[in-house]
Amino acid sequence: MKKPLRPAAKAVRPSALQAESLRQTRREHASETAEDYVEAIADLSASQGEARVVDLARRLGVTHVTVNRTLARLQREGFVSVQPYRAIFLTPTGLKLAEECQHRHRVVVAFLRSLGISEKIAEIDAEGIEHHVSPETLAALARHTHR
Amino acid sequence: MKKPLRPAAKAVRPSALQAESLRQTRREHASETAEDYVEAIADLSASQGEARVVDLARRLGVTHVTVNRTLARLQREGFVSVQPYRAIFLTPTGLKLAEECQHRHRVVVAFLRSLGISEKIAEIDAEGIEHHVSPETLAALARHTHR
DNA sequence: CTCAAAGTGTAGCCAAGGCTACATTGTGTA
DNA sequence: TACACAATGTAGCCTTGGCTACACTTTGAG
Repeated sequence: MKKPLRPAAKAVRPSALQAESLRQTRREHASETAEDYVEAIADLSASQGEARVVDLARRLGVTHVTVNRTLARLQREGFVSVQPYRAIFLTPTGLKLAEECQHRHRVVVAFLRSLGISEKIAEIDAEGIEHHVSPETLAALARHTHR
Repeated sequence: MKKPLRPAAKAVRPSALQAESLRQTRREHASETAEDYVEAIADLSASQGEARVVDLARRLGVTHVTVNRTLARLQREGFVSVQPYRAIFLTPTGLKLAEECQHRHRVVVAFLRSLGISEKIAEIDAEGIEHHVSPETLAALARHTHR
């Protein structure tokens, strides 16, 4: 290999680590949608007995069209079971994911609340943060939540 | 308005609030890319004197093609100034955003480290989390970082 | 001064996730 | 039981953000 025209960047943050971090963030983003959906489906099933497309649309703040297409993908990926004009069900895989998400969500919200953040802000921030919290950090948050 | 066929969902988490939170998260996602880019450009400019497309690609973990197209958008939106085959510069707006992001990043990482999280995990988690931290939460994190 | 290789740009593909507009199905009530 | 309207589904469009393949510029080594 020849010497590059310019020397490689000696950045404040090492390139390799940041690139890896950002790739990780992008991977997480891909599963965020799945997590939001299974969580919402689990909640709706619990509170209403069943989850319907309109309810999901309302919950997720999108149109029923978006819900529909996403459900098709989630079915392809094995998280949900959908039949035309019928209620939506989680597969065992989907249910497991939903429970993990609900748990993570509760931990993050509780932690933010314990920092003195208002209920509303805690919910909003948690919704964005929860998908990016590693198991290690989640444990630390739980440990540092002053009850 | 007529009575709906099914009663509206009485969910565990109120629909309206969650929908709003998710909409907020989506809005944040739209600006995440901009934030990552301006931050990287600022870092590279500081450490190397200039930011070039290849360096950005390496830093962000994508190909130069993706960098190129995104820079075109960021120029359209007024964050950067780009000329063919030349170095990339931040506009005043872009510089301001970069500084905010760098600050937020430092606060989040410092906080995670103070919780006992390892350097590497702290960096990875911060990269995902930092875009979703409200000013209120950021202040709380700074306050609760045990030095 | 040349020219090969590094850097940069462009064309065109793909998937996700928004949307509107319109078609089809289900069902409670009149 | 019919049918209006809610619910659901489908067609097709947009943007973002990945990619590969190929074309064009720059530049430093020889």
